Amino acid sequence: MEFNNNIPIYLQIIDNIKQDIVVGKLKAGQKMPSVRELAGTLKVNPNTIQRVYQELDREKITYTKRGMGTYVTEEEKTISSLKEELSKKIILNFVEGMNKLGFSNKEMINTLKEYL
Amino acid sequence: MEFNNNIPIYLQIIDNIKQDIVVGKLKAGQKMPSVRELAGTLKVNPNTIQRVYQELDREKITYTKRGMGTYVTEEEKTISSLKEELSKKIILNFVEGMNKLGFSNKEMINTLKEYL
Amino acid sequence: MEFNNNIPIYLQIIDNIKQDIVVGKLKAGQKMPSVRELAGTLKVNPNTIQRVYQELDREKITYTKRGMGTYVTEEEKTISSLKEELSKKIILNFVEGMNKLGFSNKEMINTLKEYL
Amino acid sequence: MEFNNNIPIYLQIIDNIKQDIVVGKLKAGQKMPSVRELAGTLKVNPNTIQRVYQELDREKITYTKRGMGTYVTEEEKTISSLKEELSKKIILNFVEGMNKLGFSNKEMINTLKEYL
DNA sequence: GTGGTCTAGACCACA
DNA sequence: GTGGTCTAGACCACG
Repeated sequence: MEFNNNIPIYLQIIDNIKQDIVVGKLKAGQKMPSVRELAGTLKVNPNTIQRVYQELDREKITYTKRGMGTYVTEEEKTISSLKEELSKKIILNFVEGMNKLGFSNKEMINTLKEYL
Repeated sequence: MEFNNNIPIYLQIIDNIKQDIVVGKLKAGQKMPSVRELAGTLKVNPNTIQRVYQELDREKITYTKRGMGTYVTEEEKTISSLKEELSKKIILNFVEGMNKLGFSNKEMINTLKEYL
Repeated sequence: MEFNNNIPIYLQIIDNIKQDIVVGKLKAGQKMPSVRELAGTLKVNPNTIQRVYQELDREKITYTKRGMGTYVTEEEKTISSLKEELSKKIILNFVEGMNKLGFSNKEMINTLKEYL
Repeated sequence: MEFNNNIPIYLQIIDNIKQDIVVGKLKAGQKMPSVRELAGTLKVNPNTIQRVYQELDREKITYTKRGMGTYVTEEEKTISSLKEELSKKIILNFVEGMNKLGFSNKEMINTLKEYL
């Protein structure tokens, strides 16, 4: 995996994991790789993964059992609201951004269709 | 003006100026406020504005005449391509982001319409 | 190191680093000194070095890994084209300058040989 | 005439005048255009031309008679040594620059010949 | 420890 | 008055 140098690596990893959960690549209750393992796979500093899991735990997206590892939450509700939350953020970015550039609602839909 | 704490101030100012140019609030050839003046208005350090103008100059969006001040480019072409570039970036963010969340093209347009 | 007072220090440092890379004193992929370290060595403000590295990064001559440091590019191509670019600039200065003084091509080569 | 934005305009004008003198476009004793006239022709601030003449006067390349205007020096010696001085400077730049890039004397002559 | 940003304030060259 | 550079020093995010 390649990282965009302008965005903190740990945020990029968090985003990827969230996406994997949303699309079902990571399932509810599933065990995540260990800190060291994931650090090795992604070739990043273990501290960075540590921070990733810590943040995901804080958002209740994962939970960590001492000495057992980190697991995807079992609350399906959290997962489905995660999808909503992420898409809302993306949509908001889009609408606000286009608005600031002077696009009306109609124009932005048309421009989007054109692009696709 | 208020600044988002997570994004460097100078980048936010750059973005704002670009938007002002794109929507015509700042016109081609128009004189920009002086470094010190804008710094005073926005209540930031002159160095920060210096950096803003320097970056805009580098992108040919403005040009600076020694001892005279900084001006919006007179190339209408640069301005229109700026609008394209900015909107492209926003659209790309949207499409890629939604894609990664598992939205098909149709779904993302529908979700967008729903939101508006 | 001593600085020419008429040229910005950061430009002089940039030039020196480029020369060190071109002549192989700094090798591809090699770690550069940290901002603070180089600032200490050259007895300039860390901000000045910051600017140096930023500019070199922008020209793809170095790259910076967050929290890790700044490194000479690993692209040998970039380095060799850097040498070309720098020498081209010097030659152009010479030829154009001598031309403007009324030297023919033959004359300028002879005058140069004489000098050496 | 177009000015390079990175070099002070007054220096560029000085250089041009010196070149004109060296190649004989401006002759010994000849009257230079008035400050206002030259400023008009070059579309620069009269202050800038003022400084140009002041500097040329200081280098004894021109002399100014109060209320009469500015004239090219009548000392042919000054003019011929001007040519030497300017070409020396150009040659020195070339040789030192190429040296720093690791070119030997032979190499720099060959590269130069190749270019021409 | 590393780079990135920002403030405060100074001095200079330029037009 | 204008931009350009530099210092001094602080604080933060990142790995």
